[in-house]
Amino acid sequence: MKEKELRRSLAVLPIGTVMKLTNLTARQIRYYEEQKLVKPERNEGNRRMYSLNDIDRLLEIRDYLDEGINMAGIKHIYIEKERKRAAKKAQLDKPLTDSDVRRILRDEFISVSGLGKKEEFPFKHNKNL
DNA sequence: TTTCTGACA
DNA sequence: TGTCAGGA
Repeated sequence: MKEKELRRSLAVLPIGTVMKLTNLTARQIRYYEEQKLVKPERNEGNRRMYSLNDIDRLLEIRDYLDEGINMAGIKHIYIEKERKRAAKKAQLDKPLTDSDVRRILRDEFISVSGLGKKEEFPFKHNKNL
C-alpha cells in the first residue's frame, strides 16, 4: 500500500497532458500553483511536472469551481485541511479533553451547515448554496 | 513544438 | 482568465 502511493506521487506529467486530463487551461493550472493549491515538481528545463495526486487535486479544484466556490473559498478548504492534519498529529501526543472535542464538533457543524459569520465563510452565494 | 515568466489594448 | 511577447 506504500508502493502505490509512491507511484501516485511521482511527477511525470507535463502541463500539456494535465490540461487534457483536467480540462483546465495552462493559465489556470499555473495560477492555482501560485495560490499554493498544487505543488508540481520542476524538471531540468524548469518545466512543471505533475503527479497523479496533483491531477486528482486539480480535478477536485475544478469541481469546486463548477459548484460556484471561489478561489478564496477553495484556498480556505485546503488551508483548513492542512490545519486539521496538523491538529490531528498533535492529538496523537496529547489526547483531546472533552471541551476540545465539543469545540471541534461545534466548529465542524458550523462549517458544514454554513451557519457561521459570512466573513468566516467566503463561499460564493449562488443557486448551489 | 512545448512551456516559461511577466504583463495588460 | 485570456492572450501576447520573447526566450529556452
